[in-house]
Amino acid sequence: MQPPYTKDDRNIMKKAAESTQILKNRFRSDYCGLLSPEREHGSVRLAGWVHRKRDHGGLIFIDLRDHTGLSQLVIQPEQQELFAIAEQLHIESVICVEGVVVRRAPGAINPRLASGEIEVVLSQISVESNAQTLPFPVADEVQTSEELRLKYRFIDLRREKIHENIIFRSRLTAAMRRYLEAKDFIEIQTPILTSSSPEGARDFLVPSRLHPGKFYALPQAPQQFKQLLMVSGFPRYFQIAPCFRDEDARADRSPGEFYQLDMEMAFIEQDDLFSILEGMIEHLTTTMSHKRITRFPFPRISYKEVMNRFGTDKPDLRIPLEISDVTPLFVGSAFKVFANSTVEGSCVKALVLKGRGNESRLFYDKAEKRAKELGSGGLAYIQFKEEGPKGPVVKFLSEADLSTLKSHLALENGDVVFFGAGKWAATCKIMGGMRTYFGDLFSLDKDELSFCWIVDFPMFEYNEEAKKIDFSHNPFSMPQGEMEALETMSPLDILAYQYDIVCNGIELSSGAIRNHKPEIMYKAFGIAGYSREEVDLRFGHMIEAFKLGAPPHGGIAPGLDRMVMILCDEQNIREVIAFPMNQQAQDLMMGSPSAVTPVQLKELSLQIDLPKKAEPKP
RNA sequence: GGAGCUGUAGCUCAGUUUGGUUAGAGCGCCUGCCUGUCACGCAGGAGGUCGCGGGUUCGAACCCCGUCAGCUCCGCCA
Repeated sequence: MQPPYTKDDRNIMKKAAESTQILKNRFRSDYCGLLSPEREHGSVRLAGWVHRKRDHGGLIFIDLRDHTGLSQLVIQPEQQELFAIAEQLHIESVICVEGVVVRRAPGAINPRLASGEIEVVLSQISVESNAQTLPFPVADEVQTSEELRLKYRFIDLRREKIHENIIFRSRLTAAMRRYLEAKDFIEIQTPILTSSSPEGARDFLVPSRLHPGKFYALPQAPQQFKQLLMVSGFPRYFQIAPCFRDEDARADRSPGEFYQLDMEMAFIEQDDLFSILEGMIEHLTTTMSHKRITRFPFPRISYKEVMNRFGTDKPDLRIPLEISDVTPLFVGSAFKVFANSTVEGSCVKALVLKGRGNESRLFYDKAEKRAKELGSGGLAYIQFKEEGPKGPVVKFLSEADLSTLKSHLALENGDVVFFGAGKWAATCKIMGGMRTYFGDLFSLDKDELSFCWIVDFPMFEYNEEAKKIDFSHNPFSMPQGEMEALETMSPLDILAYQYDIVCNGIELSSGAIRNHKPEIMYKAFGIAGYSREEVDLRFGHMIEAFKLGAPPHGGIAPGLDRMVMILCDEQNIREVIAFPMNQQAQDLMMGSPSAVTPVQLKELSLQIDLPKKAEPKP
């Protein structure tokens, strides 16, 4: 078993290097970060970048950096030629050197350096690349603007933290492959140029030269291919799959493209999938990190319950707060705003903060501002103080209301309770947003991984705009209760074998047990308003496949970038991607997207029709 | 599509609240000195369209309007 990866000792580069046999050639015989007193008196060749230089006039020290770490080089003035070269060296130049490893004098040992007990006295130096002044420093890891970092990504990637992140990502994917192959998973590549799918996110389109006017689409996920592989008789499939969705970026969402650990298995049920994935995550966590999984097996929470208790389908379970339903307490209340939310489809929710009843007015005002940003009209709250309840809505509540509330929520003096009222889904969402907002009041353990499964998603939902019933997730998910449920239950009550896996407030993946029975599929699409003919037209190839011998199957596709993010303690997904795009989906280094030549357009039978710019205001 | 924050030297930032002399600091860069540093030290120097455009004013980094860029959030992401 590999030793646990800890961020504190920052030695992942060293470990990565140790697992590789060094290629000894004219450039190097050793790695900088791995040199130790064992090599004393040894003649070595090193190659790397000038990390720092300390020129004492009569003596020059160079910290040489390669991907394993640093070695201190010493150039003595007797070596006149060497000395002249070293004097002129710029930071971040690439040099190859020869020298002898010597033990440092006891007072000169640097305990902060892995190779700090030794140094290399140079006998030769050759400058492979003399670097000009860099746009930002590599050695001093000071915050630099995102724009510069992205424009000069190749320099940013020299910096220790992000360099380690990229190496960690490589090791993680390698560990995934080893684990899954040992579990009889087969890695299969699926097409990148495929066809546009009618559901889901916006597609990226690629014009076809051979078929003017027609387009390929980049896959949003290999969803249909992996299901077809099950029909082909491969028992377990996986792929580290690029996925393309033309949607706007977030801190945990790379614009345009991202990677999933895409998996699918035949002849399994939901519980089988859960235990397989839990096994893999447990293995990866214990072998690749020093983080702890809070509960194992992962807790399972139904969609309805998670919305009621946490106000989101991706809760951070480390936050010690839960939302309470207080709807029944306000039936017939004199406070009309709350009383009016006690009808079917609406609710009154409460969120208690213990011991925060005596904060400054600013505390509550800022909370209300956040609630309004989340779409709430306001944020009612009651501070329970020694001298009695206080807050903007107290005057609307009777003594009886207040005392029922106090006992129902086990409130004590010094506490504060926040309220949300209105339509169920919107109220849950706002209160969930407030729960996350107040989560900042607690110091959450970054080394705790609080995984959970969200299960029992509804199969259908009511689309208010279109005034019709829609699939709430993947139309290919199997309804719980199969055909009987579709035929006998009210559509909005039908649940699906559809699940999400969530960790610390980040959705890692959705997955489902698929619907492999054509008749159930026609019926499900029928409820969503699609005729048999329309289904055949849009998903004919899938239905056809399922008519020709399809096993029960299901899968999941955890987001790779997000997994790396969590394990590397990064708040932004760009920190775990070698060459990310900016928020506007541009690559500032490559300059993409970019214009193409008229010749290229003509070959593709395309014409550009730019939108007219809005007239500038006078 | 909408909201917020940010933009001053190569880099990180102060200065903007209350408009007023030649816009500062640290790091980096250049020159000189320095034989045990490890964020080496010391002395000197260069380096600025205060994101851009317009306005108010005797006078704008500072106030107003517009605009551009980066980030964060909402919408969006089956």
